[in-house]
Amino acid sequence: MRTHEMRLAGRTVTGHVVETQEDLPAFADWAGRHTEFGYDTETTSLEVYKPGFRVRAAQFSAGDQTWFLPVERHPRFAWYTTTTLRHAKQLYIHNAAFDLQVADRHLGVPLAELFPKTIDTGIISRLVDSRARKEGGPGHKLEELTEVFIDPVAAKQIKGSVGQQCKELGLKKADYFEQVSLDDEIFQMYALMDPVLAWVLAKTLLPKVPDSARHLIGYEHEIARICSDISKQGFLLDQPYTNELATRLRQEETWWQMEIEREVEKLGFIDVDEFNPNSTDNVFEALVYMGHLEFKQTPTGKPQVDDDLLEHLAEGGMYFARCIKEMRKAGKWAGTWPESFLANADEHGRCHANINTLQARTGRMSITGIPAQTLPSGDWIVRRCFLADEGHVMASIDYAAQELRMAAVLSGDERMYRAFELGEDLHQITADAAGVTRKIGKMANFLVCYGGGWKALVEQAKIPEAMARKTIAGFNKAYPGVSKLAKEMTATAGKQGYIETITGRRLYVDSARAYSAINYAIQSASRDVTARGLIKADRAGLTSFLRLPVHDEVVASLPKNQANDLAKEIGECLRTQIKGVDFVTEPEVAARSWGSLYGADH
DNA sequence: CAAGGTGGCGCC
DNA sequence: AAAGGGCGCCACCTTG
Repeated sequence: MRTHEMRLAGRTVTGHVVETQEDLPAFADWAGRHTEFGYDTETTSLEVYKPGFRVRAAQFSAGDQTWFLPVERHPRFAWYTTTTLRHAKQLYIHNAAFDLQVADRHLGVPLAELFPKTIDTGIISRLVDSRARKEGGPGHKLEELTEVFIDPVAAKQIKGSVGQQCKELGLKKADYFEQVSLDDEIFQMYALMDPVLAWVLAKTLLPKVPDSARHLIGYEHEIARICSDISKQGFLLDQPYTNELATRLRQEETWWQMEIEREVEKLGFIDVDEFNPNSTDNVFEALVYMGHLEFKQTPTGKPQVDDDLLEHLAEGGMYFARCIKEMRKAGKWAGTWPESFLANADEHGRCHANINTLQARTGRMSITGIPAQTLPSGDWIVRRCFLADEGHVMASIDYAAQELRMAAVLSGDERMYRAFELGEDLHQITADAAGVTRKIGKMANFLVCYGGGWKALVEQAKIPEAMARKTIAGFNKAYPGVSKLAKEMTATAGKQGYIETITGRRLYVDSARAYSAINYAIQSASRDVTARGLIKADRAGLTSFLRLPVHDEVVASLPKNQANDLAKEIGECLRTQIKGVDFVTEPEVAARSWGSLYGADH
């Protein structure tokens, strides 16, 4: 047994490192005397479901005592870990979805057993303040929270120690956690401190959750458990198709690249070997050389070379611009989607998305691993990569105009209420009030919910200033309640620095952008509509069918012979009424692939 | 050389 | 009067 003395916020913390099996009785004795623990695991990587993933160590803390178990050394260390997890009545974990999926998959303790007795300090910190560091908030990483709420010096040391060690050992951070010796003293101290921080953070942050948001604590843990179940289940990848798609896109990229080389040589303005079509700077120089001198500016003042410009030039007959655009697209698509799916698949060909249930400052979820929220929807080739399980078909259940319905709820706008009740076309109503096309009316509807003004409409719809002003005025005339709500929320945000959503969530708003308050309120409450739906679907026993939540939609894999009934059942779970507004859902069942919901497989 | 910022583009 | 919200990922480029 080795011990380390560490300092945290003026107190001494004692770390105990279990080195051999002879040390286990002392651990068991200590653990048996407690029921409440901080908990953390050290693992080879963050990819829980990838072949080769291993748990390296597990750490438990209580008060100023903390213990390190070298799980990878012998199954008995893992056994003591699982026994302690089961014996615990209360666990404090930072980003519990990770550690609990690790416990489920690699230590054999189910998510359903541990989540109900866990307080996740990641969740709590987001209920206290949802802003990341770069948004002016305290952030949500362990080091960031420690710095702000516990001990800035300790936070720096913890972050610095691993960084410095990486440098000394010549390792990247990812390699460090895989390769570092469990006997390494600095690693041990780093690992020992984490569960202590989770414990202290839980005690420090829980009282800071605003009263209005306290009821969300249990709710958010339930959502985190459901989304962990969805991640664990995984989404079946059609590997042959995905391989073929990746190859095809790379071939397209190469073909366009050769066209570009020919063009560059023909023009003779620069060495072919030095021209990189993926470099915005290079393309800018080339365009200038070719006589194009008018560029919009990026937010930092650099010349903008985007798709809009390239398309404009291509339409004007510049083949070079067409080539750049097509090459960029093929390369980006190949790397972002099919290649990353293939790299992410587990040994059974399933991709496990990482669902961050409270990622955005509005509480919206984000999905990494499979960037499922950004797959092209106008073209089915990418979604075609994913399949329903054997004997299943794909279904999607989405909310009809979820955010506009929320705008109606929050504003109480009579015209909007009536439109939803009678099934009228809200976009046409705006269009009629302004004397513009439905398409522009629709853009205006969303724009106002995003806090935008007429200038943005000029850009997006490519219409003259006067028409854009007229359209926004038309919206205000059609739905005066929404206009009023936007003004009120902006004022509230400006005055108190934050708004409160109808679900009680406190959202801080930058004073320079107080106008975004209405969007925060709509987006956040809409997220909670979907999240409440997920809980209802879970309680109805439907979680194992769910593959992904995507903002206002849920994707599901359903047994073929009951697909329609199950899709309707999920739809009923998601459907809800708020202040007389019916949040209608639209179940849709297609064939085997996700792409079949977008026109593939016909 | 790794980490972080920026530009660009995919979605709701 | 004017104000487009929220993300993730890739490639490039700068920084330390």
